Amino acid sequence: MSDVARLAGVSMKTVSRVFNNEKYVSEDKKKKILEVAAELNFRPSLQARGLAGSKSYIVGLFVDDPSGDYISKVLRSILNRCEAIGCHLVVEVFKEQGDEAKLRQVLNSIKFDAVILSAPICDDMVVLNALRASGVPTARIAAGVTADDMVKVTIDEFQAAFEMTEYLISMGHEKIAFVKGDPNHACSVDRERGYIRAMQTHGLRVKHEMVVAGMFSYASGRAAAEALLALEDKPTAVFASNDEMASGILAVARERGMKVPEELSIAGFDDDAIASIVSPALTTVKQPVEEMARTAFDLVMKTEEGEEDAVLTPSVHSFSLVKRDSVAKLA
Amino acid sequence: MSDVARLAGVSMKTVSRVFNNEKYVSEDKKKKILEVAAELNFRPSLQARGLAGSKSYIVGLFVDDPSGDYISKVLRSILNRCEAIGCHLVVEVFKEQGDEAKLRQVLNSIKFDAVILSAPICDDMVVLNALRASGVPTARIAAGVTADDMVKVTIDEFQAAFEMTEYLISMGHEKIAFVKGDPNHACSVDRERGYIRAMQTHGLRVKHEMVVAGMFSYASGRAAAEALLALEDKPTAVFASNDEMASGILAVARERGMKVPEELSIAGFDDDAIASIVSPALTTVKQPVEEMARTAFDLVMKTEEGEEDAVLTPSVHSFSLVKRDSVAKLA
DNA sequence: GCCAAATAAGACAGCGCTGTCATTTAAAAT
DNA sequence: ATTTTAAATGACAGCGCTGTCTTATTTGGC
Repeated sequence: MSDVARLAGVSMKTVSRVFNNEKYVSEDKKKKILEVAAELNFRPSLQARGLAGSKSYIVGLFVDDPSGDYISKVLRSILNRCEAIGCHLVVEVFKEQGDEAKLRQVLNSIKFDAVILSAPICDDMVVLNALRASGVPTARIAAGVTADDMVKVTIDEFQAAFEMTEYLISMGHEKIAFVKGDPNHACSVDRERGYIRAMQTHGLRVKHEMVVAGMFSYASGRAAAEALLALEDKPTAVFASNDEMASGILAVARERGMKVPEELSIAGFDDDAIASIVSPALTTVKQPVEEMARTAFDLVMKTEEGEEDAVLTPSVHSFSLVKRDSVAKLA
Repeated sequence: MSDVARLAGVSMKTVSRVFNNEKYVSEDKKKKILEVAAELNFRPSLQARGLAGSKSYIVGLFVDDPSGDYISKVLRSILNRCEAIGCHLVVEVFKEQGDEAKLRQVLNSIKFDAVILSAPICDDMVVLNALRASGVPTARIAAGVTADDMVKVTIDEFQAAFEMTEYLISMGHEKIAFVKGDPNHACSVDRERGYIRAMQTHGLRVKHEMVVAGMFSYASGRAAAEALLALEDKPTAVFASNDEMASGILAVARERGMKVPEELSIAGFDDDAIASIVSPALTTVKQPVEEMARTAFDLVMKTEEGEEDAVLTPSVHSFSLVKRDSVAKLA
C-alpha cells in the first residue's frame, strides 16, 4: 500500500480512505490512486485490515452438516451476498452440542463481522450465549427459541404444516400419518404441532402410532415407512417433515407394491431439488430458502452498521403449498 | 497474549512457541502457559498470525457452483480436515472464465496456506497461472489439463466410462446413446472418449445422433432424453455423464410410458445421493469423492510443508461400477 | 469580509502476533 | 576441566493496514 501511496503522491491514509469508501478524498486523487492501484494490482490485505481495523470483512457460517440441498441453497445465497459486498465466507462445522471448546476457539481467534447460524445450532443456547458474549452480530435462519438481540429469519412452520395437513384432509384423508424431523431442529416440533392442530381442528384423532420419529434423512424416511406400512390399520396419507424422508417413504411404498398416490398419498416439506425429481413428484411446502438466507445476511449486516431498530423483529417469510403428484383424493 | 505471558511469567515469544508447537519449550512452562491460556480463554488471533507469520491458517476452496451433492461431499470432507489441523476454510465462487478481476482481488488480499480447486476452474488456465504467480500451494480435484507443479487428484475418467460402456455392451446393448456433460469440465471429454473407445473396441458404430449434449443438470438430462426418445431408431440404453442427468432421462422415459430398465437401460456417473433414491436405482460409476477431497487437502498441505517429491505425481483413485436396477439385459 | 463549519489530507501509533537474532543454561564430547 | 553443541528463552522489530488526532484549505452564513 505504501507503494501505491508513493506513486500516487499521497499518504497511505488517503489510499486507505479510497479503499474504504471514506469521505474527504478529492476526485482527482481518488482517480489517481485507483489507477496506480490497478497498475500495481494492489488490494488491501484481509489479514492486515482485520487486525488494524474494526471490520474484518469475514462472515462466518456455522452449520451442523454442510451437506444437503437446503444448506447448499443457503451457502449459495450467502456466497452471493458476500461477493456483492466484498467480504469473505468462513464455514465452520459444529456438531450438535458439546462442541463448546471449538466454539470458543473459533470465536476467540477469528474476528467476524457477522455470523450466520443455521439449524439446529441456531437454537443451541451455548452457542447463542457465546456469540452474545463475543458481541458479534448474529443471524439465525429457521430458528425456534427467541433471542431478541439477534436477527431471526423464518417461515411460519406451524402454519405451513397446518395447511398441508388441512390440504390432505381436504383430499378426503383421515388416516394421516406424520413423520417427525430431527428433534434437535426447532422446526420439527413446530411442524408436528401444526399437523396435530390441523387434525384436531377437523375432529380427527391423532393416533400415536401414526406419528413416528425421523431424522430428516432418506434412511430415516424409509425406516418410518416400514413402521407405518406394517401397521394393521395403514395410513392413507403420510406427511413427512421433509422431502428427503418423503422420498424414502415413496421408495418403500413402491417396493411394497403400493401405488402412489392412488393407495398412499405422500407430502413432504422444503421443496428440495429431489421433490421434483422423484416420481411421482412430491407435493410439498416450499420455503424460500435462498431469499431467507439473503435476508439474514442483509439484516445482520445492517445490525453491524448499527441500525438495530427494525432489524431485530423476526423476518417471517411466506411459504407456499406446491401441489404435485404424490397426493391424490382418497378414493 | 501478553496477559498470558505475564501471568505465566514468560515472554510472549514463549507463549507463541507453545501455540505453534515449536521446539525448545520446557514441559513445565508449557504446562503453565496452557493453564493460564485456558483460564483466560486465550486463542491466538487468526488475523494477527496471518499478518505476522508465514502461515495464515486459511485454506481456500474455489468452486464454480456451491450446490449439488458432489460439492457438498467435497466441502464436508475438506471441512473435516480443516478442523483436524486447526485451520479455516474460505469458500469463493468463480463463475467460469472471466472472473479474473475477482481472482486477482481474492489472491492479492487473502493470504492462503493452500487453495483447492474443483471442476471446472481447476482447468482454467487463467486461474492456474494466477495461482502459480501468487505461489500458493494448489490442489486440483478431478482436473484435466496437467500442471505438474500442483497437486492433482482424479480417477481415470476415461477408463470408468469405458468400463461402463463395456458393461452396457455386455448386457446385450448395441444402440447405446451417450449424454455428454458440461463441456467446460475436463471430465466430460474423458468420459465421452471412454464411451467412444469402448464402442469402437467392440465394433459398434457411434452414430452422431446418439451422442447428445448435456450440462450435468437434471433439466439438461430431460432435454437430452427428449431428443433421444424422439429418434426413429431409439437407443436401448443411455449412458449419461452424471446421475442428475440420468435421473432426468429416467423421468422423461417414464413419462413417455417406457419401462426402465425393461425398455430402456440407463446408466449414470458419480453415485450421487439421488442415484439410490430414484427408482429404479441407478447403475452408475462411484467415485470416492470424499476420499479424493481429503487426499487433495492432505497432499497440498504437505506441499506447503515443502515435501514436493511424491506429492506432485497425480493421485489416481479407483472407481467402481455400481450395478443397480436401471440397467437390464437386452431382451 | 470574518468566523464557523465542512472538506481534504497527513502524521503517528498500534492492532496481536511471529521471525530473526542474541543470550543464557544445560548436556555432551573431548 | 574445557570446549562444543543443543536446548530454552527473551528482546525487538515489523507484518500491512486503520483509528485518532492534527493541520491546512475551502466553503458558506450573516
